[in-house]
Amino acid sequence: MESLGVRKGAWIQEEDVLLRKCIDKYGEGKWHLVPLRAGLNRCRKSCRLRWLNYLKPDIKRGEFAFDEVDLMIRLHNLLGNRWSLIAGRLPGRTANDVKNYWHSHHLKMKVQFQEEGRDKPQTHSKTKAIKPHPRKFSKALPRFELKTTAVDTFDTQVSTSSKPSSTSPQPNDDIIWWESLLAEHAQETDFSASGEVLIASLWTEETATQKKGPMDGMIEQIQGGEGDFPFDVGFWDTPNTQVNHLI
DNA sequence: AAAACACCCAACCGCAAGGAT
DNA sequence: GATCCTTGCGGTTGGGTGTTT
Repeated sequence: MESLGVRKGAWIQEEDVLLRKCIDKYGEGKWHLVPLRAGLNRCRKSCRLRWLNYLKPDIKRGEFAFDEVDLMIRLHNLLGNRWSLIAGRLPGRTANDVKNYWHSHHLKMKVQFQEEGRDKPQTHSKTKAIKPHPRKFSKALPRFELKTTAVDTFDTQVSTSSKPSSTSPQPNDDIIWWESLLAEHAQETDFSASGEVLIASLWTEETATQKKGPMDGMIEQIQGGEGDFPFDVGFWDTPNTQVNHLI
């Protein structure tokens, strides 16, 4: 249906303006209504993608910093091709950016890292990637209310890695889920010895108070080489927007 | 100068998951 | 429980641009 007569291909400036106005007015979401509201002859998917990958104001453009590449490689070792998750840890970067970068630079990056004698990116054949399924947030899960950037020590006994139930919207459920998932995986893999897996958070208290960039805290924690998992906060399975709401 | 090639990135497609009815 | 609808994700493609021959 929506493929009938809808415009495809590159976006023109006028379309960008219309889409931006629409999002400004109505906010993100309800993508099925966006083409109508914006007066665009585009399918909802196209509108959503254009906004998320290009028009969103917090999108960072330009070269990936070394920190970002470093983090990307480590996260990829851990998560595999979970581009949206990886992008969620790279403020301002979109999943598409990360994916494109990976595909076009992956070989170069491997060579570069090996030449510099840094901890080598692990190949997939050697590293078992944790692949949590994509998670959705139900309306009952008030993610935007999660202002805690540094999470207190959990005294939670997590006995299962099952996802938090959407019927019990505890703010820390997602964190706990991540931690338990990673902790379980850690029992199979000696992360602290290999140093190959990243379990840390961008969003530490330091990050929140803008003392440091998000990458700094994470890399310090990795390089610190503490025996214990250094996570202060769990991963958030959220695109950048949601992450940014937490700061 | 121009053709061929390589690279990058925006956009599309198909699918899976979750919510609503 | 079944079905439909919407959203979000990963894989892939195609066009534009830069580089090489």
